[in-house]
Amino acid sequence: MSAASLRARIRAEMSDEIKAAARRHLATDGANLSLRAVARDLGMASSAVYRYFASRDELLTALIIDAYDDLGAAAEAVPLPDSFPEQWLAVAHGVREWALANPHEWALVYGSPVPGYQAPADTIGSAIRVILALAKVVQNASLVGRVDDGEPVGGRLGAELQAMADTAVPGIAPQLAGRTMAGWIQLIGAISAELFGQLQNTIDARRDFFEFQMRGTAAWIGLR
Amino acid sequence: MSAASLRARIRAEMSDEIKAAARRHLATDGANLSLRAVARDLGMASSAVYRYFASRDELLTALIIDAYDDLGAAAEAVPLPDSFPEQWLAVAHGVREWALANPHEWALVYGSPVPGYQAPADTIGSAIRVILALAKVVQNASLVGRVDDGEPVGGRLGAELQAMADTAVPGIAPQLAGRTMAGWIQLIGAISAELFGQLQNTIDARRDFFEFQMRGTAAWIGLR
DNA sequence: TGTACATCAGTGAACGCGCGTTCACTGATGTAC
DNA sequence: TGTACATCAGTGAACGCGCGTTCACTGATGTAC
Repeated sequence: MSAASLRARIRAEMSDEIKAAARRHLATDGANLSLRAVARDLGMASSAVYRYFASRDELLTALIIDAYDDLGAAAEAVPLPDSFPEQWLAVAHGVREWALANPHEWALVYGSPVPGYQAPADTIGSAIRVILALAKVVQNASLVGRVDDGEPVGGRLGAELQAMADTAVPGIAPQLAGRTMAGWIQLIGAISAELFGQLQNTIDARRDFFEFQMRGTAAWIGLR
Repeated sequence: MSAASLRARIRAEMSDEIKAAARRHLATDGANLSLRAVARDLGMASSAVYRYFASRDELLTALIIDAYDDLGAAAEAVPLPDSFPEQWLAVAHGVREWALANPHEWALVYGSPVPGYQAPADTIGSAIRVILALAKVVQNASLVGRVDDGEPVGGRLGAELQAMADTAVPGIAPQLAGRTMAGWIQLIGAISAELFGQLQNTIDARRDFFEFQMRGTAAWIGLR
């Protein structure tokens, strides 16, 4: 390994350490993260962080992209059973387990937007990995006739669903793409409700309730 | 009106003005609200706010309760059409419209929890008004046989759903109470997805997509 | 292989700012006799 | 009805803190000849 790439590797490691420390701080500070606190944790001057990230926002963006990618990889790595409804369930549980293990990163990407922070466009590729993993299940089911198209959707929404289907899951009916998107939103909503405290004092059997919800989602989409 | 109650009324008005100014600040600062900025807006010393709220957290709590109550009142005030699925839709649209009009208050109560802030127990009564409005629709449908109970749910979850049904909507089947709760979560999830930016660059026909989702929810619950 | 130079990571002080909360105080308003 | 006293809203200074970002700098590491 050349000297140059050694330096680059050390640089990448330091950058990772900064992100790791910042990630730890998400737990206490939320998205309102302090650069100085991160630097303090690493025993370095706060100004040193600027050698790695041009600003606090840039560090936040890096955390967001990492979170999306980590979650996306987890969703993609879920082993798929035979039945399509069970595939939906399996991916959903995979996403939920990642969220339970990384609640603050979940809040960072799916919680309330940070005031004044605008996510740059290069987060998109990482952000769509979860829904693509879910869409693949529906697409495969559609290919072998294990899901019905359902009632067509007209108007502007119909056109938008068509466009969405064409770019992301070519070949499936637009209304089915719409149900898939809605199912993904139900998945996010179920997990956020659990993590953000909406089930407090009501439901303790959370995994079971989550499964109850996701079976409902898979049934509504029409997977069989 | 006695002098004492006049003073009390003025005090209440001042308290409302502080909350109104704080609400305006939610837009720029999110839950990470600054007491001093609020006082500045009202042209008063920051210490004066302490005559009305013992701390920043207490002001936040007041805002949260107000938001829940305002939203709850909006949900309860929705005129109900005849058909039960349409009733579900009507309440859902009412909730969504309130959320679009008050996005920062929505984020305050349904977004990521504020780090270090613990909502006191007296928010609960206000927090449950929306789900109670939805539950009433399902309960009425159940009374006249316009919704099926569905597959029973066993185990600990079944018992919890039973307890929930008993206290909030006596007479309906626990699994139906569970679908109602899940439907409420789908409603919150659909609105949060829209407000928190998850539909960006994908769907512009948001009202139509929301209705598409909520028709799905009503159908899955089994309203007819 | 040795040396002069360029690059780079990290420092520490500083700028200019904002924050929540406390405290002794003033002056107006209300209460009790 | 008038007066002494108590209550209350609001002030302004202060405490002790933290923040993001910039800048001139040092010293180590890498590059080119």
